Amino acid sequence: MAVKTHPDAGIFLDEVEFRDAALLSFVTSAIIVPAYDEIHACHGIIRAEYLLLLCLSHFDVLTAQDVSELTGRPRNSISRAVSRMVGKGYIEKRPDSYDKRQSILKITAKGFKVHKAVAAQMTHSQEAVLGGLTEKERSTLVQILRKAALAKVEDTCG
Amino acid sequence: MAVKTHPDAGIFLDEVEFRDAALLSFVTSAIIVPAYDEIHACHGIIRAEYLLLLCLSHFDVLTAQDVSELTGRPRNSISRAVSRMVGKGYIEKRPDSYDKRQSILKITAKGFKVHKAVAAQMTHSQEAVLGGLTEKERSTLVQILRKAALAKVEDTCG
DNA sequence: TTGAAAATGTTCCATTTGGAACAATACCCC
DNA sequence: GGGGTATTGTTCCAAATGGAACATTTTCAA
Repeated sequence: MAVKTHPDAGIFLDEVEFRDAALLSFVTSAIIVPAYDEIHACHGIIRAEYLLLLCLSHFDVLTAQDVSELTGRPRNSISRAVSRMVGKGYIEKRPDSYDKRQSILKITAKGFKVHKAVAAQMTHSQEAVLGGLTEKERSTLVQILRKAALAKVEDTCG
Repeated sequence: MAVKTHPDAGIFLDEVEFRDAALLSFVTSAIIVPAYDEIHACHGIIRAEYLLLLCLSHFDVLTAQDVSELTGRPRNSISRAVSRMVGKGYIEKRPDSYDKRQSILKITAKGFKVHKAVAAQMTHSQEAVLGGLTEKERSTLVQILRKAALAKVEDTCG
């Protein structure tokens, strides 16, 4: 193999032994990494914290265990995020009257507002990377990813 | 919104405001996270270290700056990975005779062997998640991701 | 009814990670 | 030829992260 000047990530990815995973990782990182850098700079929150707000913005209430399962993050990461987000007033936490081991978590209006701003930043970053695809390509991409995701979820719960 | 028992990640992803990014992230994590956990357990190397080996297995020689650009990782992360992989005998490092600021990096036979083993683990993890897709779906997924990736690379290089 | 196992969340600690500052070197312009 | 800027890689330090141990509570089987 000749020495390559200015190695090209675009070409390199196609030669990787696990090409599909490499492409997925590259495209996902291109969206997620700059988005989270900006989110951290603007809102002072980190990934686990935003994932917590995201989950709670889509469910009326959740437990920390629910969030851990939804996000795949370990319980201590969620626990730490809960403490920080309660401290910032973005979520509320109350004991579960049925099961004293767990707490009920709920997003506050203030937290929901942060979620909305962050979701806009994420959407913007997503469009910066995927915006060049046609409507059909976007829809096809979603269908294929959904199929893979559902197979994974079923595998986990089965 | 009614309280949902046992929240379902599969359904939840479709409702996220940045659905495409959420699906990409979920599928990529489903491949990458378990793979790296296994790689760390088996070979005692971490992500930046393996990314270094991966790059060097696809080019005859590279500089740390090249690897940083290919992977998107900061220079100090690559610098630390270089030190660790040299220490393990997986790569060699020699001064560049033309530019004394930089070093020439090259993978060793030992390092290449580790790369092969890790690539097999990555491929296995990739197939565990994407194996349920048809040949046509895989090929379509790659085409769409490649288009997005190339647009991103071109955007980065000017 | 009781004890063991499992579940839930917290805390501690070590590892991983990246920003910033730094030193040495290269490049460029006057 | 010299000075200023940029580049390359290293080191330091603080923040982020997750595994393990722990305490409390719930579940379940004997």
